[in-house]
Parts: sequence; structure tokens; C-alpha cells
Amino acid sequence: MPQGLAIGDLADRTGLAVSAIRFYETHGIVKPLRNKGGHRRYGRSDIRRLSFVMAAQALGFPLSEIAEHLHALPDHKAPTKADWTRISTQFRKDIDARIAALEELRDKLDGCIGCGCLSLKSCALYNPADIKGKDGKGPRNLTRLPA
Amino acid sequence: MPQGLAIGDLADRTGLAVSAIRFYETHGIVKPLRNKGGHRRYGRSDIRRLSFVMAAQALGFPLSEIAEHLHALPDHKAPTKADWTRISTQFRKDIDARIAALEELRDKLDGCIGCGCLSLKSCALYNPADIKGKDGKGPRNLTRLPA
DNA sequence: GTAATTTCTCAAGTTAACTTGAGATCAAGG
DNA sequence: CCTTGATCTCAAGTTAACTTGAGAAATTAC
Repeated sequence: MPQGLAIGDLADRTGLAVSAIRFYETHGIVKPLRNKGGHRRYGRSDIRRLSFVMAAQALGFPLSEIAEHLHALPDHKAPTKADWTRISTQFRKDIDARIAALEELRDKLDGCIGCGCLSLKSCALYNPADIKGKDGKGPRNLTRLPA
Repeated sequence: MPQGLAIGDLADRTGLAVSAIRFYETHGIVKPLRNKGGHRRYGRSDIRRLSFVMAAQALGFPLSEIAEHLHALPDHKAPTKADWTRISTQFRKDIDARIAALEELRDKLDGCIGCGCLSLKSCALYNPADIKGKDGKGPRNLTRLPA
């Protein structure tokens, strides 16, 4: 009766690559224990952790932020219902904000379709202030909508 | 009376870096003409082109797809109202799809908050099939929600 | 007409998020 | 017990989207 899941099992359960799971570990997203031989052993709750990561990534959140969210969960004990509820609630807020931003853009675009983008002054797409996205070096992560 | 905008002017107008605009050129997003001295000269419509790029990027679309959209516009002639309307309309569809995907995820998450993620079988976050995102080498661009 | 900007090209560096490969060890089935 | 498959570590490669730097030529400003 092996203690916990092997990394390959976790990969199968989540659909992630084994290499990705190890990579996430270097970013503090999962913190598996080790067995006698040095192999990683995961708890069942890690499946949910990684599923959460995948969902958040699909929304465009960077790993660093996801990791922060997850810091609210206990490392090796199974998280309580309250733990997950707290995180899920915050996540929901982020989703709502994102939906709101998209709807705003959509509404502006509606005006744009009407005008055919020919009246520059009033065109939403023309106004760069609406889409600020410079705040770091390297590739700007524009996947996150302006708050 | 200089013919067209210099790259620096375009940078000022759009808020993009000069280097970024040159980079976009290598990806076929803008195709400036050259003056006697070999300097790039842009048309006014390139402001809108680039603004469109920024908006689409904020939504998480990869440059390659944005470039494809823009191929529907004429290279050196000012686009007609019909040209832009076609693109804007398509863009709007993409936004709607994205909003729908987010709303679906939000609804699932609502159920998840209720259950505290403790009943694995029925938890939306637990079901990896909901979030498929493997289709290439290199970093998986998970910024795009599943269609 | 000269100094200060801008722009040009091209190569190389950067960040995020992983993957791939090499060489070695651990684990599990027959 | 032995072989096959899973893991381990660590370094290096990959993609997207840009930025930075170097050296040179074109523009603009005074």
C-alpha cells in the first residue's frame, strides 16, 4: 500500500505532463513529500490544487499569482472546506471582473462597428488609454485585462 | 510636408514602443512604405491597425491570429468602412464567445463554492476535461479559453 | 552647417512556462 | 533475480513577444 500518489498518477489524473508538475513544484505550487527512494508522493488534494491552477491559467492568470492564492492552503494537510471556499470566492471575484472588462470592451466595439472606425476621435479602439499594458520587462503579459 | 507618419509618431499615438512596432512588421501586422532615406512611413490607418492589435492582445489572442484577421485589410490603401466593419464584427463574436466561456466557468465555480470542493466527483474544478489546453510545443498558450 | 535626434539594421538578451535529453536510480511484474 | 518502466536531477532548448545594444546613416533644430 504505497503512501500517496506517484507523479505519473497525478499526471494521469490531471492531464498535465510529468515535467509540468515538477516545474510547478519549483514555483511552490505543489510540495510533495518523498518516499524512501526519493520519489515524490502526492496527496489527493493535490489533484484539486493542480486543477485550480489549470482553470486559473485558462483565465490568463500568471503562475506567480496563482501560487500566491494557493499559499492560503495548508501544505501537507488536506485543506478544509473553509480553505477552498475562501480561494474559490476570490477566484470568482476575478472572473467577474474579467467578464465586466470584456463586456465594456464589447460595448465600445459595438459603437465602433456602427461608425466603421472612420471617426477617429470617438472610436474606442483608437483610444489607447483604454488598454494600458506596460509594466515590466520582457514580454508584456497582456493576457490580463486592465483592471 | 512629410509623407505619412514616422515610426516615432506612431509610437506616440499608440503608446507602443518603437521596437514593438518594428517587431510587428516582421510579423506582417503593419507594412509601412519607405522614404528616400529608408525610413518607415506609416498611414493614418496604421494607428487603428495597431490599436486593434492591442485590444485583441488584451483579450489573449496570439499575434499570429491577429495578423490573420488583419490580412483582410488592404495593405497600403486606407481600409473602407466595410473592411473595418467586417473585422470588428468578427472580433465581437470572439469576445462574446469568451464571455460565455467565463460565465460557464463562473457558474461551475458557484457550485464548487457550495460544495467546498469536497465532493470530488461533482466538482467542476476537478474535471480536467473542462479545460483542455494542449496543442503544441513550447509554452502552451493557455490564455485562450476553450472554444 | 553643425549638433542633437531619430531612425536604420542586425544580433543577442529577457520572461514565462514548459519540454527535452542524458545518465543514474528506484520499483514492480514474472 | 532480473528486466522493463517510472522517477530522479540538472542543464539546456523552445515559443511568444518584445527589449537592448552597437554602429551607422538620415532628419530636424538652431
